[in-house]
Amino acid sequence: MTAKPQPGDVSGSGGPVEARAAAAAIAQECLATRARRLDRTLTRLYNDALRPYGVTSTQLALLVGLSLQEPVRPGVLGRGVGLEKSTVSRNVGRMIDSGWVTEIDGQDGRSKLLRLTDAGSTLVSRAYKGWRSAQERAKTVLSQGTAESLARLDAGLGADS
Amino acid sequence: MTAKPQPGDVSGSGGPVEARAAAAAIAQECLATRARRLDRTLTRLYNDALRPYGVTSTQLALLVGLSLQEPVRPGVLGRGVGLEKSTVSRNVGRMIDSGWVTEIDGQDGRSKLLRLTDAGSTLVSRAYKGWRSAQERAKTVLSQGTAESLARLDAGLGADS
DNA sequence: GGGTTATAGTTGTAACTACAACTACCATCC
DNA sequence: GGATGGTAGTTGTAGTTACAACTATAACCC
Repeated sequence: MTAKPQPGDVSGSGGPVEARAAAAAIAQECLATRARRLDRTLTRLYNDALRPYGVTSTQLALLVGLSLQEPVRPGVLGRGVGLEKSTVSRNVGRMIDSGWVTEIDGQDGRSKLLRLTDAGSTLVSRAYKGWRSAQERAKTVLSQGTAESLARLDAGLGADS
Repeated sequence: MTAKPQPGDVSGSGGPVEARAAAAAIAQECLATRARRLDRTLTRLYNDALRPYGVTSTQLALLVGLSLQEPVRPGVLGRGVGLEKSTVSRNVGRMIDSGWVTEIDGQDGRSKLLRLTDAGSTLVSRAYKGWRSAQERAKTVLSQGTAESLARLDAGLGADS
């Protein structure tokens, strides 16, 4: 005898019923949906707090990486924060235009080295106040204990991902 | 007597030493940095799996929301996934161009209602296979137990955020 | 009913992100 | 030493996101 369709059985050929069952499963479980929503919420919060300093959360993250590793090649910087090389290229370009970063030739004729300028260094120091207030508010928004969950999640991300 | 600067004291006036101390604190603790990195990693993974179906993770999330609530106003749909209204407007525009969504007038002369087309419905059913494989891989990438952490994190996000 | 305020959605602008394709350079191997 | 393949970074293109400013409509208030 043929098993009758179970709830959650979404292996049908594409009618509206199958679509709703698939949608329900995705809505309940999708990890990307949750990660994206969390990211948007926190990014807005940090960008709000950083706006008075004229820097975004993306830019501050790169300046921070630079501050700890300079001089550093763009590729290395990008891998540290999980950014694709072309994305780094464009972000660094904007920060050079802003006067926060300079590039010098690496020994290798194809590579470069990035450095913070004095203005970039000063910006990190000043924006730290804004970051701290955002961090406080973020801890409040995320219910108790969840900040550590995020830390654990992030730690699960290998250097290769 | 004056207390000498403590490690972690980054209240100075902006020199390179203060910048590095601030950078170290941010690098170690920033919640937004972690959320953004996690989001980028997962988004790439899901987009890879969905590419054969011609849909992105953002679009699938909206189609899923639509599938469960239609007909629905753009604003309601956006609040459900934490997207700003202008972002919804543009994403929906692309999906209308793709033939997955249609809009009809709401009773209220300023509001609209969105519906899935048959093509949109079919797409959700088909892309479900791709989503499932991405979801499996995502669970592997995130070390054991961390998927639940993400679920808990997301649950901490109020409807107002 | 006419002015004021609030709500729904769009548009201008700009940053962020990534894939694909490209240039330039280096290393290796034959 | 020239072909071959790999590495570093840029550019073309396009989707994602949000703030500010805008239009249009509705609701309220007097």
